[in-house]
Amino acid sequence: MVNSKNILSSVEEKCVERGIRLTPRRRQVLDVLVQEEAALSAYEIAQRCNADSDNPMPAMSVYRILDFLQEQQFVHRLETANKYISCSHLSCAHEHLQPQFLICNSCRRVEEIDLSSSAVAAMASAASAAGFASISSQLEVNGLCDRCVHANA
Amino acid sequence: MVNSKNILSSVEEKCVERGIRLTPRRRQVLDVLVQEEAALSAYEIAQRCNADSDNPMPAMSVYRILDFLQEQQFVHRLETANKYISCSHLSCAHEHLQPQFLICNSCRRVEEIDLSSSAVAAMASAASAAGFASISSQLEVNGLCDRCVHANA
DNA sequence: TAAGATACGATACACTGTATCATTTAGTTG
DNA sequence: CAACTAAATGATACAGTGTATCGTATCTTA
Repeated sequence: MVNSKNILSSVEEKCVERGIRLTPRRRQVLDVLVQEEAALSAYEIAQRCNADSDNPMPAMSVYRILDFLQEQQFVHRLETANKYISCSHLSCAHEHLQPQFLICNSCRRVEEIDLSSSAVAAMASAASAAGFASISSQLEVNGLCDRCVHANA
Repeated sequence: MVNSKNILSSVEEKCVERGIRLTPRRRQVLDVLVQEEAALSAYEIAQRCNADSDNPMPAMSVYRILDFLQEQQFVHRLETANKYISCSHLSCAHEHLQPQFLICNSCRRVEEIDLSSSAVAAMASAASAAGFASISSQLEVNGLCDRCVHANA
């Protein structure tokens, strides 16, 4: 179980700094994502919000709130899966660059990683060889996490 | 203009080898994709098929045919865009590994590339550091191609 | 030719995301 | 505090995408 209270209060501070509002609705959506190791679709998020609250969360609001949370880099969107996951640096002070993700094909959990600069450089050089100038990329790499490998062994 | 006739007859041979059928419908879909430098959605493919034929191509058929063409590795699916593109190795004899793509954010054309083994190794090591065992990845990297960079300069 | 497998046509439908309206809430200013 | 403005939310309708399913046609093989 994640200690979402600390994380959320850290987010709260950032919102104050930036002069934006972490409304109850936004906090509710973010909380759902922080609790979750796997990525969730917008409609899955709405379901979880409705599970532990009598005030129904419309899917429309989820999309709007996700847009907001993405702009603030509090959540990331996995483009290959059309799902959302909370940023792993919510409690950190430093800004981070383009994120990269490892997605387990078995348990669906997601790890946010930082690629080494050599790997990025190798990709840039492959791109330039193929006639592409700049690249800016959010890599999403599928695989099997250690837990699942051992579980199936 | 691509010489789709040669490419398609090469595909035809492969189908004979594999004991599968390249029906007129399948050929029609593949032809549309071979002509196109950019990736197309299923519905866009259906539209192009209907543009130069009076026999309407239902979207349903396009999906089925795309499934087939993907299984045979004649086309690839860009997961970030939900679009399809013909394999760049249709005339080659050799099998190829997991493909990687560069996608131009301006003109939308797509290049299929082979990453250097060093880049792949660097990624594998980053993955293992994050607790992921095997990775198998179709990388889709967005950027700007040289043509568009020069055009906007 | 008959039987089975494969491919295709057609309809309905579920899911996802957007457009657009009204309504409420929060923040600001006189 | 009252009035105004902007931001956030509620609610409805709808477009686009992909799937399920059933029936029909075509090909293959005995």
